[in-house]
Amino acid sequence: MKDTRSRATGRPTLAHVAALAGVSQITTSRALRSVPTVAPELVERVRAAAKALSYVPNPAARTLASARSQSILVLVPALSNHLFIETLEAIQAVFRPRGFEMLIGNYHYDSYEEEELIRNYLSHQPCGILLTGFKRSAVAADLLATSGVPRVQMMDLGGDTASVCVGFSQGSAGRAVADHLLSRGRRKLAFVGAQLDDRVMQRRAGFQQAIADAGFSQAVDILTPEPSSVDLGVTLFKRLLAECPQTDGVFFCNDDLAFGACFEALRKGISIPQRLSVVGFNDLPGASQMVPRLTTVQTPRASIGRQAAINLLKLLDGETLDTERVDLGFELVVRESS
Amino acid sequence: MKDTRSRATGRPTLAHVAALAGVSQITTSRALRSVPTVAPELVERVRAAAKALSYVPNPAARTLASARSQSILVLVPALSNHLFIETLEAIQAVFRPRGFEMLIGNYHYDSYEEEELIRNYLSHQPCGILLTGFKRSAVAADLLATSGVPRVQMMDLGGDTASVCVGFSQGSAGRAVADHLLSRGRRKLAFVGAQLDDRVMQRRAGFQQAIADAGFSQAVDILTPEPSSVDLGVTLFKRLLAECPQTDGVFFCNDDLAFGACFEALRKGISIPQRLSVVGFNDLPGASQMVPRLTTVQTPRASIGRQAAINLLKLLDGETLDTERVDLGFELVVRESS
DNA sequence: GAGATTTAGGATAGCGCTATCTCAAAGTCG
DNA sequence: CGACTTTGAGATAGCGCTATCCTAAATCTC
Repeated sequence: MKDTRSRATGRPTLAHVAALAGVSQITTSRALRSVPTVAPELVERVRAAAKALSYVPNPAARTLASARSQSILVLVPALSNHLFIETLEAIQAVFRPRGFEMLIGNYHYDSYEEEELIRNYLSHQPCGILLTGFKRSAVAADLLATSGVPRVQMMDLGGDTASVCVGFSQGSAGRAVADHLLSRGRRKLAFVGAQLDDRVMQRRAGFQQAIADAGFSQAVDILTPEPSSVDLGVTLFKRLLAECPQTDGVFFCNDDLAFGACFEALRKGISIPQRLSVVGFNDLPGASQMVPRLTTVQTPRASIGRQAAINLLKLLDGETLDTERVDLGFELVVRESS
Repeated sequence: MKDTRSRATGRPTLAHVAALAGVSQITTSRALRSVPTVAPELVERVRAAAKALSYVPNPAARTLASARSQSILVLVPALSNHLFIETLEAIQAVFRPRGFEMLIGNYHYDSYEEEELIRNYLSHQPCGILLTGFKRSAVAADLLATSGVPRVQMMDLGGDTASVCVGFSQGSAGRAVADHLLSRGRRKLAFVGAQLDDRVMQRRAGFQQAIADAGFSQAVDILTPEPSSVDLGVTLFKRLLAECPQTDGVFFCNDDLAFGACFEALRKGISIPQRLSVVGFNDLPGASQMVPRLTTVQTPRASIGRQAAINLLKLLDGETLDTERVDLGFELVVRESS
């Protein structure tokens, strides 16, 4: 019985496959990577040998030799918001079948942590990067730019730069909610925001702008940097009722806050939408079953993930994108709560 | 100006740090890895040089040379259940400060996908593995065993084997729910289960067993392999009411199903707990704000992640664990819904 | 104080791949 | 038809680290 595995790792190497297929190691490497200069017959033989030995390439060796790994770095600000889970799933659905792996970096909405993640993960030499939003520390931006690794931004549509992005206009979504509430005759509006990241603030700006454009008075702001949650929704809704009891329309920056408000309203006997209208954001699971069923903005987070991944693949293949800025829109879903 | 970066990657290498510190490359390697045979003064000098060059080790080279990466493979059956997000966060809080990276594998409750993930990720030579549960395909179990990589199982407490695990008894949790419902005078019980993974079935078995032990008749089963969700909760609750209108106590295998039931009950004017008691599982965010506030089983998923990670670190350091099976218990949180 | 042991650091040789260069054989063209 | 390109495959040389062996100095032993 001949040696068919490496001493160090206990697994077969390219050399073993090459020996079995009766070709050189480099031809084996090429055949397995589908480099087109290898005769189909040899590719066949190499593939068969690899299969026979259950050969799996060693990614460390590959990365070291080529100075490029087969992984994609994906940076998201949170995993606790279901929104990003759906985006990640969609991204993975594109990359896994193509043999790319995902390195998931969760920076907890903390720009310093984002910077550290970028520094650490760049050392793995990812072949592409997917980022959430445009706003980040100067150092982080510089690390990214210097790395030269192709990247695509997700979720919003940075106004100015020529960078590749896939998302929707957070500001327009905010405007759409204001227009809707105004069309329902609501005039004493409030914006309830948590986390206060860039995108929440864009929604808020669009919301306020639409109100101003319609000639009505500015919405009350109930803002907190705490992460969004159902519990927080209860707290902020109580605060709103205490501070501005006359409010007749509220835009919550995320559905879970709105869920909390609905629960509190049920408990207090405040009828939604009779006494006030409630609009959420994202159409998270459960929004359509809430009592009352929640009016909210359905955001295309899965499509964003999919399209961002596809565009990144195109960049990796050296293709030029017809559109650098992809706007996937959003949909205001009007239900019972408004 | 001297060369302080590699031609291939554009980053400084160990050799550059060594040159700047005026010691050999291998001493530099040792100093940075805190190998104890290096004089403190040299360590100091090397650290300073590394810092001056913003040196970051190349993980591919390290992995190739040592046949072991600095990453931990974590396999979870889903990311869409908030439960596992909390576990992942807790795991990461232990590993990141120690310089380990997490490879997250989501197998979507699919044992073939789990097998593929194991095969692919083992090629990265992780130094440790965290697994969810005990049940997996024979091939997967064999791949794991053959790899010889230290591993810890999370979530339940496999009855027989001597494997290291951290979790709680899913069966006992099921029993506790049954005992609670029986103590409330409920006799016409139902178990509503989705996904039907190993742990759900253990809960069900404990639930039914406790009912049998108390001498009452078996709970009605409403089961489906679909993934748990609020929408599905609505559907299954409707089915339960249609099939067994006399039911007076229901155990939902996950809170989101119970949420759906509460919403449907509110809509139909079915009063919980007067007409029937509802108990959920996991105490997911929102459970305590649901109308009515949901009685549920609080599971220690964050502690499980943390303790599993700590125990895995001990295994990596060659320590022997005083307890191979860590039972972190659970707590029945009685609220308004029962 | 000579021989045995320990210790700190260095020299060397890969880890398993791929980039790059090379070369023979086959095809191309005026 | 001879010089020129193209084409498929191999030989070679690393990628940036660490395992392993080795040496010289320091320490210990009786």
